[in-house]
Amino acid sequence: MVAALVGDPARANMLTALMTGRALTASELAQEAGITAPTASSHLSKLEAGGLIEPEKQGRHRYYRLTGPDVAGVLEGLAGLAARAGHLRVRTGPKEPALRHARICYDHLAGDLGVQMLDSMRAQKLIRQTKQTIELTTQGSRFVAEELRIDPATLAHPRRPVCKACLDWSERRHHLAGTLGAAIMTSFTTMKWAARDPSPSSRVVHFTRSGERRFEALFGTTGDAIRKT
Amino acid sequence: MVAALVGDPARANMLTALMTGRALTASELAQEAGITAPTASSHLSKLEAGGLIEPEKQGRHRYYRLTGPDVAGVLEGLAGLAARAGHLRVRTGPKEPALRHARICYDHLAGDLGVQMLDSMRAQKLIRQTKQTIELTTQGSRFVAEELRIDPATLAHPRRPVCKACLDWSERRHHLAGTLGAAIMTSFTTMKWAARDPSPSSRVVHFTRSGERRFEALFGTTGDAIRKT
DNA sequence: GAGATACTTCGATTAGCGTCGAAGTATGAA
DNA sequence: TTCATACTTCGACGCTAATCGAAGTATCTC
Repeated sequence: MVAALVGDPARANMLTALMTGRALTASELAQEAGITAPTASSHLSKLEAGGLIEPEKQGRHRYYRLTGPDVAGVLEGLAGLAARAGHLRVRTGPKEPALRHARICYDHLAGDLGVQMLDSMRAQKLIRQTKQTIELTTQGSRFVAEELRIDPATLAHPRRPVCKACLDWSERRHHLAGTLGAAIMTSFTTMKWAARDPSPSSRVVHFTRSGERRFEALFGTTGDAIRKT
Repeated sequence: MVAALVGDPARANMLTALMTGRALTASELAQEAGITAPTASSHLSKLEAGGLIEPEKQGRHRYYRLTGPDVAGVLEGLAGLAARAGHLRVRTGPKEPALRHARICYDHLAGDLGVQMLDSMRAQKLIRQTKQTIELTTQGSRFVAEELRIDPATLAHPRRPVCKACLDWSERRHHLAGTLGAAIMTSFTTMKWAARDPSPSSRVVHFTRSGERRFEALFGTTGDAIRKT
């Protein structure tokens, strides 16, 4: 029974944490629910078996998200019923405001700007995304050559895909990885649009004044997305 | 937590039995869930405390119904989620086809025709119903005097209301009780519109050919409601 | 009035499941 | 390769809650 899955307090906490639509790791969900990792693992496999959540493996992390908006809808309905009886529930905000704007993820751009770039490229039909695989369109090849000074021929690699969707740990949405993601980050650096923070352990990426303007020209929406924190 | 209430199999069976919108007694719900009366009583009080169901006391019976369509909506949503995982649920049909059309409930008319009559009287504004209390309108007083040969002055009683909504055990909707309900049934009998079944233990009410026609003329809809069984 | 029915409360039993520590597997970092 | 991190599996413990029999209360029937 599905309702029994939602009935347990620990699982309910996990599910409400996922109600934002963003994906969360198993450890984070464990912390959200106030339980240890083994317990969380057990709960997560049950929720997955019940079809409420689905995992996405990312290195040694396992990101979980709700399987669809219908699940969120039912959970919302249950919360509405609970509200009539006087119960309530609170959600804690995110953390780490510094790194959220722009940072290095391995060798490519992550954070708000990374997510925004992938969204924009998808909208401009520079890439074609089907499920998990992403590939550059012919229009996209021309774009990276002209605007970013990247030779598409240099992107091929025997063991690494050109394009790959990578889950962003601050936004919990995808940004662009793969050899193209790395090449774009390199281009940003060589063109002096951006630079990594000088301190050795920091992953923050600083955009220059003109770099941010050019980035906006290529991948900008209305600009709201960038300045939202 | 509300979901925990729905999570228990016994309670889930009860709730799905109530999904038809009709009210069921505690014993019936116990049988639906396959549990004994004490267990059912415990579950029902929990569901009531959670605001999912509400009781209506009727003599020594307690009829339970869902508190609202929103509850049914959420339950339906949960069932939809469960369906994706391969689970399913069946509902059994009603029983006792003989008594459903017209029968005596204490001293007044019940069954399909009883429900239909109350509905029609409400629609014709012969009665005014606010929550649990029902009263005859001036238009209704004239109606019962002229059409049913009932003197409205004789209906007053020190300990019994003139009009009362009574839950119908076959239709699980209200029909008219109270002194007016009794007087109307008496009128039907004296006017030879209907008569109780001769066998002593039977509660069936037989309408005559002309009686059913007159009843239809006063309280008829399209006639579909009567012949639906 | 006495008896029957519908339901509730009480108390004791039991089973299921959430919980965690410890050990095992996989992936990334050095 | 070696170490660290993220997660899973295993085994054992403990607690909640579902369950039912027996007794109690309310209501209808005769």
